[in-house]
Amino acid sequence: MTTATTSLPAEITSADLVAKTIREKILEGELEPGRRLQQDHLSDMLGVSRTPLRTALAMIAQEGLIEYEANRGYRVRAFSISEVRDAFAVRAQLEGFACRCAAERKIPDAMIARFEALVTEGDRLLSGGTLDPSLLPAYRRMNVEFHQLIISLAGNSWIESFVRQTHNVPLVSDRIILWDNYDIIYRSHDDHHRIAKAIAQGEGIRAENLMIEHVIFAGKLLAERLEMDPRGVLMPQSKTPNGFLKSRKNGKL
Amino acid sequence: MTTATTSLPAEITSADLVAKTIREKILEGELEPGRRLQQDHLSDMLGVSRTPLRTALAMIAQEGLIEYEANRGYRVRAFSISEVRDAFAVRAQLEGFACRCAAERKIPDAMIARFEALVTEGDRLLSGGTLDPSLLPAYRRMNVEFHQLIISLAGNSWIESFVRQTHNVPLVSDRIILWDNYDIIYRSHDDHHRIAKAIAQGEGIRAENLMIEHVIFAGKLLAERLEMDPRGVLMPQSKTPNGFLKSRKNGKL
DNA sequence: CATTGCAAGATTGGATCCAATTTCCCCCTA
DNA sequence: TAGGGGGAAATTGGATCCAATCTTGCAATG
Repeated sequence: MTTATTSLPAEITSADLVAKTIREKILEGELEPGRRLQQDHLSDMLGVSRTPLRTALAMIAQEGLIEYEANRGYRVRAFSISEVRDAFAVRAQLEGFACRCAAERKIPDAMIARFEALVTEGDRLLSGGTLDPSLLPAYRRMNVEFHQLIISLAGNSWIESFVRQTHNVPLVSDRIILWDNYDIIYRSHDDHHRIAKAIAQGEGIRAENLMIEHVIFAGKLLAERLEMDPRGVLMPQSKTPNGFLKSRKNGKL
Repeated sequence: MTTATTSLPAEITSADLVAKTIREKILEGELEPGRRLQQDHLSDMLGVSRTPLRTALAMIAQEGLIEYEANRGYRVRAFSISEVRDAFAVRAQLEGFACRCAAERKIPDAMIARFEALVTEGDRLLSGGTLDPSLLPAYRRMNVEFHQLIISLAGNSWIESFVRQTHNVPLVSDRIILWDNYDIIYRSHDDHHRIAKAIAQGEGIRAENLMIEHVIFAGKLLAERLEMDPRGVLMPQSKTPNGFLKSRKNGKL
């Protein structure tokens, strides 16, 4: 048991925490594309020295969220709308493939039950006939878990890794759901119904085709929205990601 | 338009060099799975301090070639044969998709010519009716460039990134070609002929299907070989058993 | 004899220090 | 006035130092 004031689990390094924080700031849009990441500034903003910060930056650069240039440091990478579209296109293929793989395997009853629970949860959230903003977080959780369940049932860790990477784009992660058109969400959730059932019944190709359209359509919607207003997809959700790791033992200032 | 990440003579940091060296050692099998990467040992083996080494290790860990455990350091990751099979399955889908994307675009004549040059080069290398070991490097280069050409013609940078990652497995990169059965190589190169022509003629689905089989079959062959003899695939190349990197102890570069 | 406790050495993670490169501003010149 | 030097400040990359954690080996104990 460590004596940390901020409960620092011994098996987590501060570089990991820093990486997680910076990643979050970028994905939330707090650190905008093109912005330079000054090491001194960031390190004392986060209350750590430059060493773990630089480790974190190296990792994030490897993930593709920031760009590095020797002797000039890191800056937040900018993604074009075309890259966003490409990400959805590839994700559609990968998740479609995951559906096919999952359908070709024997799905345990417990997982079928989980599918049903998730779909039913979605039905419940949409049962009002309107999109209550307060229900968005719950719907988003359901959606994320639905997609992840399929990917885990496919049993191919590469798919999981690559799909996660396609979410590694500012303003374009699976946390973003365009929650403003009931018919579109309803139809999207209807896809969930069909996909779950198709997988359960071993209809791999059909599940694949459904998923491809499911993802591609979402991508088209988002791309369209981004073209009109690049930042309009960021809905009000203040998470106050500031103030983790407040005081380390030597504050330097 | 940004290509050629490695050809730019821009300043290279020593962390990048170290990363490249370690990556190479792992992919070549010189650092075997499970092996612990001791920082002191490695850093003076490579003639740098622990700082750039640790940056390099953090990057390589992010790529998935090594695993990290807090306070216990890094060790070379072991991949199961099943993970290798999975990698080929995903790569097949991705490269197949790349074929379809490429075929749906307008291919510049210069690229068509490049296709023809590569395919002709392959014909030449196989024209003897046997597999001369001395021709393997040339065939491998042709093969790598053929696949990369398709991926670049697809114009989707995510595909490129993900396919590269599937090569990030020890003993299973595109540098490995099972160069011992003429008929198999001949048929494989015949796939190249058909794929190139299908793409040039806009037959996307056909090109996709050809590529999927092309990759999956190579994967099956390799997996089979790995099951019999996990290290047998490394044979044809120079082994350099103790040819450790000459430690540049004198210091800077 | 197996197990536990513990201390010393080994190893890692983080902080600090120094050198090399870049950036920026001011002055000079055509 | 526009366009270069040139040098100081800012910033990065790498080396070294220190603290925390892990590992190892041995002795004490049941």
